[in-house]
Amino acid sequence: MADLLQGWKRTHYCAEPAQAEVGTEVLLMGWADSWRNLGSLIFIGLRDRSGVMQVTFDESSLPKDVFTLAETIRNEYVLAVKGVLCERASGMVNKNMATGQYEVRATALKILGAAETPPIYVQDDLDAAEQVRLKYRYLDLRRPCMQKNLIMRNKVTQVTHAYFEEKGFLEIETPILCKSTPEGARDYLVPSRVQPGKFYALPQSPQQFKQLLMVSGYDRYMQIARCFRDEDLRADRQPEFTQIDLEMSFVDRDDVLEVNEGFIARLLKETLNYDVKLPLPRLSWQEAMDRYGSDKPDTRYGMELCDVSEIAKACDFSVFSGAVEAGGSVRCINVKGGADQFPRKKLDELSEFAKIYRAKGLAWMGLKTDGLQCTFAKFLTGEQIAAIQQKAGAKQGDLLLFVADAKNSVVYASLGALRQEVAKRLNLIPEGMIDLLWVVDFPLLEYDEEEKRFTAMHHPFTSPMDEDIQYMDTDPARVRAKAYDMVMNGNEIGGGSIRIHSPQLQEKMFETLGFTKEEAWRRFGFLMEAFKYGTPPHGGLAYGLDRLVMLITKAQSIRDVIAFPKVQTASCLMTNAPDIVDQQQLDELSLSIQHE
RNA sequence: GGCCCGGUAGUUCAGUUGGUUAGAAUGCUAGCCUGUCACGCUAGAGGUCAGGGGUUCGAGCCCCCUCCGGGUCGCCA
Repeated sequence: MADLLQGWKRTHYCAEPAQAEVGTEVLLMGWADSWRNLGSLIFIGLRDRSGVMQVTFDESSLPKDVFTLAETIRNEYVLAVKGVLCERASGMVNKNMATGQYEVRATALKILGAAETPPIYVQDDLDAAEQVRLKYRYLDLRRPCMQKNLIMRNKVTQVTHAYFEEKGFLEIETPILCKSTPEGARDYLVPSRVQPGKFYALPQSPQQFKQLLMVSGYDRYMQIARCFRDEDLRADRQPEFTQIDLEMSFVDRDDVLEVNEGFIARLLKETLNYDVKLPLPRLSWQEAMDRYGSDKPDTRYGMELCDVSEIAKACDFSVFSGAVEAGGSVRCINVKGGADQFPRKKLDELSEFAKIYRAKGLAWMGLKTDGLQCTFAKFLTGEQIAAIQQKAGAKQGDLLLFVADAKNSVVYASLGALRQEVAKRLNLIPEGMIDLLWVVDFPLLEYDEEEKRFTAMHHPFTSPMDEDIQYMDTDPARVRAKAYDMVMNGNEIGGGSIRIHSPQLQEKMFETLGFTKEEAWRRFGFLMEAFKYGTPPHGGLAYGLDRLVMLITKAQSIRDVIAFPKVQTASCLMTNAPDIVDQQQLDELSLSIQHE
């Protein structure tokens, strides 16, 4: 069988040839990015992952068969071109092209693969529907901007490996077929063939395994780990995603934070050449909620929340006073100079926006030049209005937006989201700035209205703060955790905690979460058993790699930094997964499908 | 599970109160062309208007259902 390449070897990537090589013979391989046939002169843009080089075929200086073959080239044909690297004459330089001062004058050509007309254009300024892009993902991924994203993703994982290797971390793989854990997200289940009726779960994270590795003395562990959660998708959430997962022994919170500040600084330096100022600021969870209405605050701009409950509770506006009396609050944000930028129609839009977050409505007070525009002024005394304006720092021209609710969580969520929305609309978010901070001192538990019990805010292995352990029985909501999140420009990019390493405390935690002792041992017995045999204090952190790369590349969707992502229905438009399977496969697994 | 937006040549879109044979650009095919680079010129092909049902003399357009995609709330320890 004759070899297709017949010994042809690529000498350069398309965009690689340099000034010093002008006049030398090069051999390029790639895809036809464009073709322009002028009759007896043909121009081909030849593309590979490095870029595009123009190749010329000149009828007058080529054997007939080579030129005839070149005439058949169409977009996306795969070519091997031998030729001489030439400098273009000054009038022919293309300034829009990185290699625009060169071209390769072809002397020989092989067509390595023909191509049908592609359904989408392979170019950056493509506005094809994402549905089409994802069906033909292999073509979409040929586009330079997509290649740039995946190359950046590779850069991130390489820096990650290098940094943690230097710091003495070992990469250790953990299982993909795991035991289902009831707490947390919904598990993807895998039926067992050899044990009918039993199931594995795909890991939501390597959490328990990495803790067991600490018990085993591996001391510093890291892994770039695939994780799975069977929950609904978002622009920044996929059912399978990748974590940079790490765990350390013999450490306290500040040790973990220090290693990770070093990491993020190194990462942003090597990827974006951005200098991060260390140490990173720290904000307690309570302060983050009070000032920004979010546990992942975007602190690139102000417009902080202001609590006016004290003034509001005494007023005759029952929406305000009632909320405070019921244990909630009244808070506002001050949109500086916003009074004239938000006419009634836009305020109604903002009101609708707030309702998405369960706010019952939006009250406002605009300090306009022609007087006060306020939805509730008639219920308040002049002193009360003045007190609110003073508390919020409102000046002439400002706009105050209020949310009152019996639940502080609603006030925080709606006003926090409103703050972001208004900032976006008014372009208050500085371009090019990267804002990093830690949010610390999270509550250990939160009350689940549906299940009528406390659940772990982080996960059930998170250590309570030593001084708060005393409240675990009497006032669980008051207990703070040794947990921390790293926040970048309003996005949670990583989170972790110091773990419980005492079997007694771990048992107590499960008790607080409402597990019976038997249940806790059935589900997590292996972990509590392990803790009995000598467990170092330990803690760790995990980053969402996809989200991190998305922020670094400024991609609009997490799908743009994952080679083969899934759509909102958790299916893959290219392979058509998930799909039905043969009856025989079901039989082997002792499964039967209930059809409606 | 809820709310919002979208689906018309390969692709991106237009399509008037519901009225003749559904258009444009680009891509594609063929011919001509030696300096193009969004090449140019000439000619041509290309449609399940997402699918189903309904209203009507008549539906791309109005109504109902379904499917597909996007955003989002819930959910995501």
